[in-house]
Amino acid sequence: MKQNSNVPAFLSKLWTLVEDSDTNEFITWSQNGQSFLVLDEQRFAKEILPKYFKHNNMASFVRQLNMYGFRKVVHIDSGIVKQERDGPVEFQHPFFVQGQDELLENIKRKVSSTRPEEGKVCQEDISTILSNAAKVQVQQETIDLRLFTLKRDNEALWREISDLRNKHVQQQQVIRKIVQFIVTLVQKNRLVSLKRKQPLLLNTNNSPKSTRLQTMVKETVEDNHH
Amino acid sequence: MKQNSNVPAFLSKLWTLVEDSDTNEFITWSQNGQSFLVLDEQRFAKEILPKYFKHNNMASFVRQLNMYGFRKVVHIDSGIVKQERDGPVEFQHPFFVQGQDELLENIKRKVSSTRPEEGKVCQEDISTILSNAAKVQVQQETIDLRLFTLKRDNEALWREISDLRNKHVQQQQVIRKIVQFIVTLVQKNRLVSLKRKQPLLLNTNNSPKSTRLQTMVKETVEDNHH
DNA sequence: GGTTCTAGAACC
DNA sequence: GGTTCTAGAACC
Repeated sequence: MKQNSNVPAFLSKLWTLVEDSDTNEFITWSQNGQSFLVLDEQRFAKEILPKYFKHNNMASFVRQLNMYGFRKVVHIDSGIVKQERDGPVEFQHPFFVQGQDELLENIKRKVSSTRPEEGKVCQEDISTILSNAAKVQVQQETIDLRLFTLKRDNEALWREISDLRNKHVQQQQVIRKIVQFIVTLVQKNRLVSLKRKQPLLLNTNNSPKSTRLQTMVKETVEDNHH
Repeated sequence: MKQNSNVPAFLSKLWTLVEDSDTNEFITWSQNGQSFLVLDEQRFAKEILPKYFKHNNMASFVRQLNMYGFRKVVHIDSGIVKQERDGPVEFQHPFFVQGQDELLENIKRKVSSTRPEEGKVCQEDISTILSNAAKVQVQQETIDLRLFTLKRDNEALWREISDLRNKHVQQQQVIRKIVQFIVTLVQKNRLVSLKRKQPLLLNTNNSPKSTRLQTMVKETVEDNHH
């Protein structure tokens, strides 16, 4: 086996262990070389493991295997009673194949979740989301209330406008009638007025605001002449 | 031990196993009776376990212990080298105490998570939450837009009202001046009018709307007399 | 990255 | 509820 520095210590040791013919009675390649067998789990754990690792527990060994993506090969036992209960333990990995050590570097250890993962949803995130949702809800209620108030104001404004427009029209009519009355009056008194040389002033002070009335009267008079 | 049917099979068997003096060389109470010891893990697993359970794996036994809330008692080894590596395995549970079998019924198996747990946050929940948040956001924008429109309408309405009020005031002034003019006119022509026996009608048709003008004129005339 | 204890999940 | 395989998490 090439001393490939890209391959983690565990995989190097495992490869050596499986290859080594001295340990074949405990751990060795399976028939087809696609997996390896642990033949005597108990002695393997207590006698072999500590020579390569810092422990003598099968569980720790299996944990590492799973960490590197190895899967246990389960034996169906052909449906009959489970004879040979303490049969060999078998593990397999697509890139752990007899005679193909160049595949080893493709075996990756699963990422440790020491830091809280980015993609993971923790309770804190949920709390934040729910808190924000509550805030949005409160905000929503405030807006709804304001919307309702505005709408009501709007309706009141429309009513007032309608009222003012009506008043405006009524005043317009009043003014028109007054003007007609004046016109009638003026026409009847024209001769008299002309004799008295009295100018047709409609207000005592000659402010610009009087112009409008004068114009109206004039227009009405002229209209009547048409 | 009372045959308490409330106690799960595992706990009954474990209690029996620890109590039984025949198995004391494999599993027994610790000194203070607050925990139990497995003295020879390998022989215990292969020789004792299958007599009580449907397996001979220490791992399965430990899994059950954890499932029922037992905790391993870890030995500090006083900081010195870990001698006695294969020392006894020790497990403890607050309600698993020598001589107090009545406490056993307080030990509860942790709920199996076969069904997706209620209290658990799954990816689906997150998706739902985010989806709803997006909807709320869209809704919020709609409301904001409507609020903006309403506000603008409101301002326009206020402007129109202000405008109409001004017009109203102006018309009011116009009317007042017209009335004053008429009053002046009427006062000057009073003698003439009286001689002619002409009634003071301000409009050709005698509709109710004319009442207002008549009243105004009358009031103004009376005001001028004060 | 390695070791240990505990838990999740699937299957029985 | 029990058994098995795999994974999480803490600690080294």
